[in-house]
Amino acid sequence: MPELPEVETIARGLAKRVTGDVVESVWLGQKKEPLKSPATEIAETLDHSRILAVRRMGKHIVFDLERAARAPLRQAQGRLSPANARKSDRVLKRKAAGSARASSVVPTEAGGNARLTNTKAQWIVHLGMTGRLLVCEPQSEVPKHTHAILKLASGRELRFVDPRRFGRLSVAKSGDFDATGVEPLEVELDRFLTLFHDRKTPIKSALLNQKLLRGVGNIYADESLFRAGIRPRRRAVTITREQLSKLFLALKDVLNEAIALGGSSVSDYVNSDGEEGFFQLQHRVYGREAEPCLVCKTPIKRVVIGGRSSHYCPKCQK
DNA sequence: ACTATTTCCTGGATGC
DNA sequence: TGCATCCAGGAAATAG
Repeated sequence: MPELPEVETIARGLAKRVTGDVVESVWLGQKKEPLKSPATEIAETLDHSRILAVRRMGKHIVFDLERAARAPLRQAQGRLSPANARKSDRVLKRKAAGSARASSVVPTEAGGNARLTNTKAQWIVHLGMTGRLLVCEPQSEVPKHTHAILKLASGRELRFVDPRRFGRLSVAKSGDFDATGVEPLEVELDRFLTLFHDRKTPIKSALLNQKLLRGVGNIYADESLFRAGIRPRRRAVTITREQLSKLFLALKDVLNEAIALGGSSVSDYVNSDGEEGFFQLQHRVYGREAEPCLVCKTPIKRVVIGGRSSHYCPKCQK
């Protein structure tokens, strides 16, 4: 299940592989759940866009796109037909260039030569639980639950596969996507304290709230609370400044260590090269119910908080 | 403005 | 062996 370290790993891998590549055509499956923006809007935005960068924002993967204001018209548009595409799948055809969002001739600030500008946009992918972005050869078998295929100028395909369909695809046509919350690895201590100190909700739930911090999921919430010695059910408002400061550091440590190890491979997570991460070997509480605490040998407890399973050591965490 | 609860999804695990 | 049931999880929607 991709959280911040996994998404960071995936985004870095994708950046290496597809930065500078150009989307030649787009195929979207007929299932509506993974699409947050209208299908036509996604297809139109992606089609014939150059990928300038791939980066992570919270748990989102953001593709920065650029499209020439006046793309050359093409005679024939190749249609992409995956081997197992069902007949109800829709093939979205590229709209002719020069549609509403194409920018036009703009004077330079110097007031001199007018020139063409490129339109900026973004493709935003949330992997949910089981979403994957795969870069592969076109002839490789299209797996079940493939919801999007981008054919790239390099000849490869970028595919979005998500069996459980908790993942989401959307576009920001103006290129100004901004996720809620602050980045846990960038936030400063004062801000961190302000975010949590007066919350009445359990600290575990507060850590998972993407409107406060973005990118923390169940694994890293549990692991950072263990390192900080705080029980997940503690109301944030009851936690001392000193303890919150400890959590602040513990969270950054956990996330940085996990990124260094390529994330945690639980269930079926693999990075964009199909490789597993290794941080699951460093988990001290997550997924270790009834196993002895690595510090004091007390059996790890599992409770449900806000519908999320939460793991902690009853002796080390107060 | 907050907080708590429900809902969406399918594959894998478990139980009988 | 086969069938039913449960569970995992993030975030949006809903309710209080």
